[in-house]
Amino acid sequence: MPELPEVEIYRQYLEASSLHQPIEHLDVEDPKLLTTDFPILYEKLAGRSFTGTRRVGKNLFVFTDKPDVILHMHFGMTGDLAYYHASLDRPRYARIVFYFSSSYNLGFICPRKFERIGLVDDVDTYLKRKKIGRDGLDVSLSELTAQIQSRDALIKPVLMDQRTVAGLGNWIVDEVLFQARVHPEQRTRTLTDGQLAALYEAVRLVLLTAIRHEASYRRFPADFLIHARRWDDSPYEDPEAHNYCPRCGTPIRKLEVGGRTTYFCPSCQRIE
DNA sequence: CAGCATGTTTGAAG
DNA sequence: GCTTCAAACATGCT
Repeated sequence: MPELPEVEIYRQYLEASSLHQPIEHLDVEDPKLLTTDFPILYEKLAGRSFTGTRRVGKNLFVFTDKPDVILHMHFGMTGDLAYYHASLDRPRYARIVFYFSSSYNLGFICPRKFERIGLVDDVDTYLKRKKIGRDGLDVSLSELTAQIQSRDALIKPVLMDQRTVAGLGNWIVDEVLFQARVHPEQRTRTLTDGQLAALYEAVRLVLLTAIRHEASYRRFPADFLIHARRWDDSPYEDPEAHNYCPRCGTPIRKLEVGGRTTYFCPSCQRIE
């Protein structure tokens, strides 16, 4: 479930589990998941140890004991990590596995094969080439404002665009817009300074809240829109009860914006 | 079976 | 160059 908060949790997980253990072996089930050819990946990683991490938006970079060997991970729509003892069965969908000399393995879980792993030699070069913007937790109000005002489009797709700010995905953008009380289809050029400030604060609120709850959306505060969304892992006694705005009770409306399913409160989020 | 899905890239058209 | 829209990627779940 990898938007920025999940990837941050994965980063912490990898950092806590997988550093300073020489990589003995690497198994790749499907070469399509690689952005670096397997022989090169193997040769560069064999014998190396992970030494640290850096996350930018939804991208996770893992440093090794060789400065120019940096692993890049992108978790697509359903990626995950699993660190497990070698004596245990390989987790389901662990299509790439790092075998450490510690007798533990790190599995890169990718059920839908939208995930990617490869090498980069320099993080900033990679970010620049991919035009990835400032991380959602590092961006300043003036940077975010400048980015948004440089575009002429609907606010939702602009916030989803990783060039604007890195790390926001479909569901988090809906939450940000809800918290900021901005309609997903309002055009960027019509946003007031007050709305831009509200969006900035909402980005921080939503990201920090999600990370604090270890990215388990179901534990979000009661006044978050996320509860109106259907989550297969969040069983509610009364499914209808959560289809109303947690602030005003108006039925949550669903529409398509920028080609993505969008939830919003037609009463709280009006185009100014 | 049909429809939908947390992401990114690419290409066409205006 | 920019925006918009659709499709493609590959698979799982409801």
